[in-house]
Amino acid sequence: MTSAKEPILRDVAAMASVSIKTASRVLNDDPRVAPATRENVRAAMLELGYRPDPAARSLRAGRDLSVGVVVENIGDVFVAALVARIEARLSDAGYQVLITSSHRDPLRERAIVQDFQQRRCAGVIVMPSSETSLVGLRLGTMPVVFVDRVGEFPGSRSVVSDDYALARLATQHLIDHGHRRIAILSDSQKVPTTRDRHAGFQRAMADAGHPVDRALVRDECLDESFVRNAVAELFALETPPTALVATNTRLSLGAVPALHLVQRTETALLAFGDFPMAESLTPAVTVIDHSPHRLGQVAADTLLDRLRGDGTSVETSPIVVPAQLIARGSGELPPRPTAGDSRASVTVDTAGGHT
Amino acid sequence: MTSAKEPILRDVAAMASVSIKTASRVLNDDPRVAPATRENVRAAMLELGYRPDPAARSLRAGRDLSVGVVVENIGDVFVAALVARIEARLSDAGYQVLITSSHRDPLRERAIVQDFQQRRCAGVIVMPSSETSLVGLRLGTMPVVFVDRVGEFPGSRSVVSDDYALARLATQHLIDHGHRRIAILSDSQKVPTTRDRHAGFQRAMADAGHPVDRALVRDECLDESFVRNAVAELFALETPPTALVATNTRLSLGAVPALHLVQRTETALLAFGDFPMAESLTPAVTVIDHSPHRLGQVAADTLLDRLRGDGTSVETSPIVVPAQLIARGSGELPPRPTAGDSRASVTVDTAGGHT
DNA sequence: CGTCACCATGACAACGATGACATGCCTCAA
DNA sequence: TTGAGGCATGTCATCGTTGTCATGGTGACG
Repeated sequence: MTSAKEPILRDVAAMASVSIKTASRVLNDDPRVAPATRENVRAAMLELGYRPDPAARSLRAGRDLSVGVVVENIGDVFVAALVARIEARLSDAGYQVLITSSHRDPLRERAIVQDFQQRRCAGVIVMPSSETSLVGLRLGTMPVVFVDRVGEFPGSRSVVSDDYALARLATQHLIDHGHRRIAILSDSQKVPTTRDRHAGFQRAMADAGHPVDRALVRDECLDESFVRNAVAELFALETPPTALVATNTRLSLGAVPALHLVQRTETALLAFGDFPMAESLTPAVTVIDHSPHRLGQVAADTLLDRLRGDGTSVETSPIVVPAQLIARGSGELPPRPTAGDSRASVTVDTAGGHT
Repeated sequence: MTSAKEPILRDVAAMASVSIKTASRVLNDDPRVAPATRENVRAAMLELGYRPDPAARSLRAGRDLSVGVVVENIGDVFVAALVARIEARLSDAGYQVLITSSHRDPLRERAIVQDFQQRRCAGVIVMPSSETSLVGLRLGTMPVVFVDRVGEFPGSRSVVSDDYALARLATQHLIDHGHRRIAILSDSQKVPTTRDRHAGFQRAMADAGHPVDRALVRDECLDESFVRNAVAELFALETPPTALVATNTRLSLGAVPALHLVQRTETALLAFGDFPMAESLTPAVTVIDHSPHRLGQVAADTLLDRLRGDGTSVETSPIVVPAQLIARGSGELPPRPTAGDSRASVTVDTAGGHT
């Protein structure tokens, strides 16, 4: 029968006939250990299957091989993809990943980060629900990386897409295809990313000399049901929009069924965030692919850089991760003469599939 | 200026003029403390903003307010939804959630769980990549709950859907709509869930007296690209299938574009796992909704029960979470005479179909 | 009135590791 | 030969908390 308890450093030391401290040195790659001794200790560790106790280490050393990740909601497809990449990178680098959802509550977010600090996390990655949610927190030397949205914190770094430019691009794309009455769906403008996307939208419209009808600006869409309402209302207008910009993946996923519901699939749609079925829909959905994988990858790498102590670079400007417009059809639909509320000639999607 | 350091129990004790031990007693709701003292200590804690150090606690007490979660891949939509619910429940209950992806490597899975134990996690929830991946591990009293798939471990509990019955139901549904040549897409049969779904499929076919063409059984689909290949091959057959069962969410998400690609959207499709666009596709996709939310909820609750020490119930039989078939169109398509590539060799099946 | 049980509280060690500092040995230069 | 200096290693205290056991005071009961 094998021993019932996990081996501890003392056991290793005993087996290698050295002091605990020497064993600890080997564990921490301290250079001041004789090669022979090192080998002995290593062998003992291997034989006993020794693995250091994270709690003890964390307590004594004040640091811990874990990284905290705060996101809005791990169930969101965009977020899940983002987190998947982050987790893969950090986990390969030997870190344990602690994930908590903030449910877009800035106070909760603050509390979570504080808790991470207390757990001596080596660093945190935050998808901030408001850019100032961490301001004033005393986090010591724990590095902070914001992802997807710009956040504010001394010494932090943000990894984002160029929301302003992308929104401008998206809107311009619709304008290029002849649209003037373009609606925009977004969540709360409290989120910095959202604000930037609105700004890009406004700019493109202004550049084209098109007025922005405030009735077409819907910035209170928190989830799919809000989108459904918003879309219903948009098409109840006397002059409904001929095109729609959905400013995040969640809303994009809501917009498609919503358009189906009001039988307005001929409406041009430009959606932020690629999603699995985008090219199989009728029409296929044109998206701005601000890849969550790339964002996650870069965020994780940025944090790892800071953790490796390259504190030399005190660069704090946001890192912009490239994104692209993938034209698939929905964004290239021409504007349809506003048939008012005529439901007669509405040709819905052709059965049997497109392609 | 506020104090630079986090307050510790000693500070609390000092402020309340009691010993550290008494403060500790208050912290742990030890009944042997005078009410007045308790109040004093509580007040001091509040005033100092004291929060116990998890590392020290964990080290000394041997337990920790964290729960480990091992899943196949946090980026998978089904998994993300599952984890979201788990995280919400446990986090509300005061636990920190550690999430790690196994990438369906049983050895990795084993190692992760071992690491969780060493971190003194209060319990673990595992989505096992093979039912025996934990067998033989010495985990002490750490409770284990398996989710989505039945796992094997002494004292553990599994929370699953009734895969066998659901697959049978799905297949029967297609048979009821006139199909005989039904293909099944699945991932590796090493996964217990997958095996059960195959069994249900076989059973329904057998019950109907339909032969199962082995060429229509594709059990090596690990991701979308495999699905694409498999579908392409299926429709290159002399007699292609008239219906398709996709046995998990990931494959369902792959099957739709794959059918589009080969221009076979008239093929009946019954998909495991509901997904956001299912009702907006053409045709809308009929699914077996084995809700990840419900699974997550029940798994979390089951673990919490065990953690609250209801060790009395030594029940170990799997908990079956209900699921339902949501008919949306794709699963109700009639079989179409195989017109595709076999131009002459028209087969039977007179089931008249509207296209 | 004495003894005992009980209760609130405290002193001390310990969990498993690492930091600060000490020690002993060996080498090399004067 | 000897002292300085470097290097390998060891001793001890410590991180913040909780378990074990001890203590002193109070009330109850014989």
